[in-house]
Amino acid sequence: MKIIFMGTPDFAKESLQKLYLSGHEILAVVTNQDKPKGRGMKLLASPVKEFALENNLKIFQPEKIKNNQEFIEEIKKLNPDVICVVAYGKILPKEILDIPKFGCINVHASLLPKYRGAAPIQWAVLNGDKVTGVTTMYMDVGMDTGDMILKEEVQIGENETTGELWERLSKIGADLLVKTLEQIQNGTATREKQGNDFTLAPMLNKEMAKINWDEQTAKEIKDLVRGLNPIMGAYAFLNDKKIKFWKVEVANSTNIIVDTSIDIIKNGTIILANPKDGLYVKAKDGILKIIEIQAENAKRMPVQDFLRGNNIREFEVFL
RNA sequence: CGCGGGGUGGAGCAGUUGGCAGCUCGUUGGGCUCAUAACCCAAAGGUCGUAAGUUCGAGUCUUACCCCCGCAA
Repeated sequence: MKIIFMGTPDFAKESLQKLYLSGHEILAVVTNQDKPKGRGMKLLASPVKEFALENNLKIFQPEKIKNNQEFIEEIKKLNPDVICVVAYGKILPKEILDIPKFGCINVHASLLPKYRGAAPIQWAVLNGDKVTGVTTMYMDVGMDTGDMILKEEVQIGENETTGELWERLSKIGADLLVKTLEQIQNGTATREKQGNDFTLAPMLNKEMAKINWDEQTAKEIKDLVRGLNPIMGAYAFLNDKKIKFWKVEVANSTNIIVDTSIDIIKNGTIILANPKDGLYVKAKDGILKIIEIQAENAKRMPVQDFLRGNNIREFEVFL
């Protein structure tokens, strides 16, 4: 089929690559504009753009799409059979949605209608879900509200991070997209309405990355940590320094000898800290074992390494 | 010229007013032990990022350069 592909991050690149390799004709690739990124704020192309450049695909990077007649005309002129949208980052107006004869197909990283919105993978992990998935759908003007075509369920590992799940889903999504196009092409694709029982997965904001020792349970903190890995990192303050947690476990209480005063100690208190045993912190309803940590201006490291160089004492408190 | 941190034995760090280069761990050898990732003893391993300068003397002060990292997006 003749396809126009729209997408931006690495998640989308997987899909583009699969489409390209499965022999479809990629008429053009539409991706977000290069953004200042990294140290020094250098302009950096999106992963999708890089792939397009490597394979000599036509590239569009419109600043905005709504009311951008010039861009809309270009798309019309290309006369695509279908437009595939994967994590593009912009909302498409009806004018665009109506162009391709088979419509616009979207890959969404959740089991719709659950987790409509920008951060479905993150929220699935943050909420401690055991199952999520990928859905393909015919796009309409709403935010992830279109009729669904195919779904694939995926188990979430107990200790899986957002980054790991992200990578798995990007590959599954790519395969599902290819399969969806096959069905559309040979006329076997189905169409299922979403119904009204939906939930939203809005973009993450920064405040939620701070650990709230008095409100959150050990399990919730663990889910927060893996849910925000590697996007932001859940953090807390120790001696006014920001410390990020990248990997934690809920310690099984039999592992540690705890004296009876544990219950009156403040949540967030370090109850054990040495390179041999590791770092243990009291949470509301249990004890957290810290596995991987990052100090201010430092890189991530195993907690043993961290404890060797930093003189952390027991009974200091994370805030 | 976005903001900031840093380059010291294999790892993570300390190094005070410039005066013999250290700590925790790892590694190697030995000891103890029924045994051990535990404990004890010993050893190896560093051009202190590079170049120049100040000085009797620079890891420490000055200058230039190289490299790395965090934040932010």
